[in-house]
Amino acid sequence: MSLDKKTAFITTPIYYVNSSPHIGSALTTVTCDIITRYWKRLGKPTLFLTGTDENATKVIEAATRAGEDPKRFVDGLAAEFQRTWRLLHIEYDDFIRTTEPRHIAAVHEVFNRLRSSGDVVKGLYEGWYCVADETFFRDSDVAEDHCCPNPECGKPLRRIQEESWFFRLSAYADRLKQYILDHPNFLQPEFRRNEVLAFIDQGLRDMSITRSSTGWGIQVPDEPDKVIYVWFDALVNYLVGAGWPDHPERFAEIWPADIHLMGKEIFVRFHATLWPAMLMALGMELPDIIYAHGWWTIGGEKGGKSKGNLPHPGDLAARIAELSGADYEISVDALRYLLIREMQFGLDAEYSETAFLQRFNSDLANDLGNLLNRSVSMAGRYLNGMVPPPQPAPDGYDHLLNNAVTEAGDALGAIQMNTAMEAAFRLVSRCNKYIDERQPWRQAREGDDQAVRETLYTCFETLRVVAMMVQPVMPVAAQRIISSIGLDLNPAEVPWQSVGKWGQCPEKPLPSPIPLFPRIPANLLNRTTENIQESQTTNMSDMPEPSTQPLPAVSVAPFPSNSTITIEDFAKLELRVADVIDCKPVPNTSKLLHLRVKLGEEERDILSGIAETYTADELIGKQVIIIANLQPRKMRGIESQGMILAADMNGQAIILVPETRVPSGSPVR
RNA sequence: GGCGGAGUAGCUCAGUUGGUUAGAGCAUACGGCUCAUACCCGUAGUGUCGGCGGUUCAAGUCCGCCCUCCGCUACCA
Repeated sequence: MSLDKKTAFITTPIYYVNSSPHIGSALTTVTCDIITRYWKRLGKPTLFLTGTDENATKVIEAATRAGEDPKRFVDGLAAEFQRTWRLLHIEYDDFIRTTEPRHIAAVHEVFNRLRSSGDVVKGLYEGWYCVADETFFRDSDVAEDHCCPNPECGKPLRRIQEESWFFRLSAYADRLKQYILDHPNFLQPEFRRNEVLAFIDQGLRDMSITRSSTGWGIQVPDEPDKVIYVWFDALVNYLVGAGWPDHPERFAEIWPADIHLMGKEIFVRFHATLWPAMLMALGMELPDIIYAHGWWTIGGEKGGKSKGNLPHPGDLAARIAELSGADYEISVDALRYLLIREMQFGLDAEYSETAFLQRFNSDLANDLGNLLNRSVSMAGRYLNGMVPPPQPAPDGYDHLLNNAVTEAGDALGAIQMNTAMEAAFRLVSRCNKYIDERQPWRQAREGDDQAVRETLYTCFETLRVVAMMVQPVMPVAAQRIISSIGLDLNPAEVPWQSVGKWGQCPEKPLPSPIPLFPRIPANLLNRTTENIQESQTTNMSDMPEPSTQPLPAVSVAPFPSNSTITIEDFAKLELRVADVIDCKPVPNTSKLLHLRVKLGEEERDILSGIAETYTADELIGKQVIIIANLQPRKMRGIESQGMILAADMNGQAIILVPETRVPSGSPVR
């Protein structure tokens, strides 16, 4: 590993500035922060890079809607990300914005180099294009309505024919595959690695990396009418953060990255495929580890951005503070702990405020906080408020501590924060049990001062070690624990390797104890925001007509737009009511139904991709609305002679039917 | 449909190369303690380890088939 020779370099993705940060992005950033803090404890020079992705053309749209100048708009959002990260005790070293000159210059350099090397070539693109998503679609990807296939977008596509620059991704497929096979830890977790291999096997196509300029984004060198595709631009930030291309000596010290960490949605296509191929084309080393973590889900669905159903981390920390009475800084640390503790890293996890709060009580308040409190309090009562001078370790106890430190360190090195915290909290439990076994209150009553000193010294040693272990996750709380046991040092500066050694708590007077993580009262635990929501939904489902439940609205482009059509355009459509007289699934497909419909006297075959919403049987006898004059299209060997209209609800097709039965073949206008 | 993953105590999950009575945490019940944040400690658990069949002295662990869920991918006129 390059870890021993150079600056350890870790990155978050640059966040897309279309909404505020939520606990999903917080998970990525907090994890990077934890690993960085751990590296620092190992004495490594580190570079932790995060930032914002600001060049998407969607930005203009969002800015316009917000009635703002695009530049000011992104300034505001970038500032909000920075504010949030500071709030969460994130110590990033560099925050890159893709609108900065250093980034733009580097992107130009990449583009020019690859153009000279023949990895970027000019070509002609003809097909469908979604402006909002900056994405091209093949004919086969596009429905007859010519709307964006992305269910969260759905805006009308534009038929374009234009000159574009292409990155020769296909040329790197074999090399990339071989590299992945040769480097088993390169892509993680392993099941994602397999997805990438499958993706490559299926064939990589050259990627169009320029777009017609809309006045926002990074211009193609020498071609002011074009801008560089936002992903091709964004990934370069990792090089820029490492000092490329202007500071080669710095770059040599930092590159390659040790860890790129990101959510799974941008792993396969971009970080695990396009990015390594770009680096190969540039003749650069590939990062050590590219790691995709899972999502916070809500009811099994992805939470976050567009849905806006995941809390802002600042709000969640405030909620913890409010319910527990802990101060805000400590609540933030608690949130950091809960984020990594409530998730099996790499997999999705169901977000539950109740689960977070319960774990706050059980781990932080009852176990760790109370251990600190009872230890200090007993020292106050039995030892005149002093940490006793170092005492010998109980049998095997020092090894217990030392082994836990090693285990946690190994875990943090392997991006297993969860395991690391388990090791720390095992010590907490062990110590609570130890107190019970020794019963220092009885030792004191019996006047066995030496036994009391031994017992409590062991508690303080445990607390010291635990504080040192949790410091990467909870830096403020760790400092607070250390101060509470009379130590005058900064845990961030204590080398990890030295932590496990027994006997590092000198005799010191103790401040009077204040609960570090105050317990959340049980009655408040039941009154979480989601429980309130749940009871509301319950009431709603009791109502006779559940269909009256309000559904979240789908965003629609502002009305008078350049995609409006004339009444003559509309007249070209021949919409008819048809009776479904037969229907069966198309073999070997999961979405296709084969309908036989009656249209006046005529019968037709229609294929429709609605099998995920409807069974064949339930459609028979229904009336549907079809486009009758659509060009026939053959699929799976069957000619589809029309198209059924359906509402698109998050990708689910809900068919449109006449309000009352009408004669078969009736026109629709 | 193809490829991959998962199905273990009420919940979240561990279970190395097959080996004794299948584990942890949380939640529950009972007991103990009283230093402490009504905390902590102990005890008790319940499990057809998704189903069926097979290999083996021995299978949660290997093989085959099936069911359910998830991911990637194809299909969506």
